[in-house]
Amino acid sequence: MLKYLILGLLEGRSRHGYELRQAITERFQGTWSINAGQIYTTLDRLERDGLIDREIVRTDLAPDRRVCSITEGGRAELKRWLVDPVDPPVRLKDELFAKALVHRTTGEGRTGEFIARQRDACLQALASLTRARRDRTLEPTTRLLLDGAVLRLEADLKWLDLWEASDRKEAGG
Amino acid sequence: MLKYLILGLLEGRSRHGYELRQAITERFQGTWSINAGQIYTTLDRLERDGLIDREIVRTDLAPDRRVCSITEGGRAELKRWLVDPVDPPVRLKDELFAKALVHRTTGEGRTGEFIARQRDACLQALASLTRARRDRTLEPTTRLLLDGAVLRLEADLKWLDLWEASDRKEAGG
DNA sequence: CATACCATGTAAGCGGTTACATGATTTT
DNA sequence: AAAATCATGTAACCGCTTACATGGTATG
Repeated sequence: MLKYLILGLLEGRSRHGYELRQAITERFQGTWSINAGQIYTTLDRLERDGLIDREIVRTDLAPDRRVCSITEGGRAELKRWLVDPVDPPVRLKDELFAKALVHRTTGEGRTGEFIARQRDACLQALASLTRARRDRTLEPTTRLLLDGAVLRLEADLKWLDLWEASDRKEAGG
Repeated sequence: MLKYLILGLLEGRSRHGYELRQAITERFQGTWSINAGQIYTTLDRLERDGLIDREIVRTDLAPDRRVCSITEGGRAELKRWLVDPVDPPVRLKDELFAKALVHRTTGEGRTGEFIARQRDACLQALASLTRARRDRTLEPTTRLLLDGAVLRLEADLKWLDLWEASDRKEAGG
């Protein structure tokens, strides 16, 4: 994923590693602050695969930079990724679902406690997203992402209700 | 995640690697058919960390097995995981969101095509889930997971509509 | 002068994927 | 006799995380 975010940024203009890292961290509102190391290993692979070029640029003031630019191959790969739908569109292999599975199969008794805590976590996240959304200066794209997160949280909250109802039905006969 | 699925299965009774693999593949309706190799490397780590014990059992008929059983430490770790809410409850760092980000920042023009294809993929997945749900013999836990997947797909479909509307607004002024 | 920031990297490890290897037993 | 299934593993790689190392330059 990082690979394509990088290609997407380079499609606009050439950038060096540190700059890429800042741009991505900013775009994810700090919810994904990439480790410096990963940028450079990813750039190594991108260069190896011919999707970017790198060139060392000496500067008088700042430390030397390795400026990256996208190649024709990189552009093609990015275009392909941009029209390809996410596959699969939804995964059963998910940590929340996995916890439900294990709760159900071990029948361990603290399921109610888990559901309550998970619901709390969702509601808290929802509140902080709602707060963030109120900012009038928010970029439309950022707002769109926040809306997506809200919709998914609401879906999971509904599902926690379903789970509880299903548990009561199992227990109550 | 696999680690905890394994511990969850072993909490019930001891099992060997091949058996664990089958059980997990079955529980995820074949949507996650784990590679054989990963089971054994995960079991290696679990043993190293003292969460399981392994013992070679000779059989006359079948090939030898390495039967795994959960330890006290494993039980404790499993219990901890089972009550801990998923953190974070929702991620902005997600492939669908990433594609939206890159579409918006590159302004590459084929966004409509992507949204249409993504919507198709979601609707198709939704249809197949609905079909699977009609099975009367379905285990309640499997049905619960399918319901979760449905809710998330519906959320994403709503979001694709939002995205389209937001694009029109940007373009139309 | 300290410390924050700019900029690049290495190393070790986790969780996962794909592919391959080995050998036995059961089914067709 | 051939193919499927049982059962265990190794090797190489991807994407990512945490932690650490190395220097320069700008700011307080």
